[in-house]
Amino acid sequence: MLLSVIRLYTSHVTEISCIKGCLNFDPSSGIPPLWTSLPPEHWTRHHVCDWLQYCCDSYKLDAAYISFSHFNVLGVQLCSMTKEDFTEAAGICGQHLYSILQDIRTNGEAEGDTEGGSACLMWILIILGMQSSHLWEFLRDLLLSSEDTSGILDWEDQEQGIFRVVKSEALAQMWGKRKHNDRMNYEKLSRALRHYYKTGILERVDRRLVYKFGKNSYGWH
DNA sequence: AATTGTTTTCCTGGTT
DNA sequence: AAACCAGGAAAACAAT
Repeated sequence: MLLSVIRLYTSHVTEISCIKGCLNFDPSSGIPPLWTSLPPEHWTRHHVCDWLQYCCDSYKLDAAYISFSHFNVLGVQLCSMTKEDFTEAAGICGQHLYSILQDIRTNGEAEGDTEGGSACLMWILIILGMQSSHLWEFLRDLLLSSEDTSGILDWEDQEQGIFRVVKSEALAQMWGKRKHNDRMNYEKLSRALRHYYKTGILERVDRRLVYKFGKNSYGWH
């Protein structure tokens, strides 16, 4: 178990450095948020609160939409809340919170090692698990990482969520690598992006290689 | 095991 | 001519 984690870790250091920009903690201090030391089922109210705070900061969720009284609960209760419960408690933010929580739960459970003393490993696993698998999240995290995207993808106007693909084929290669698909190219990647127009994840910008995050995406800014 | 949502693949035709 | 953009159709995959 330990070895596989280490192996997983070393094979993903570059990805970690890519996404750490969107996570709100200072790697030099090495202190992960409180809640990462336990599986959600065992969180206290305080952990839940801490996690909420973390989500608001990291994903730029507007706290004004969140009814905090609905979240004054223990981890077990939080875990038993349905997607509808989350929606009731926090609208669209609730849906995001719900999927973030489910992410943490499934990735934590999969490893089956939650005993004390492994806080740091849990932290690594959670970070790895947070590598979002969706294309738009991949782009968002790349943009947010601000480091060595080496002119492949850049903000045009971050306030408005407008970004430009600078090296289209290089970007496609990165995406292909993430998906273990060496047949990926920009032609296909861009088709996937165009599917996002109808779901509001992206909005059309009528300029070549320029895209804009839509109302159903979050976490950029 | 079935359903639904997302991504990939391929394609035809149009634009810069 | 090369690189993009628009979407339809359908297959493949992933998540639930």
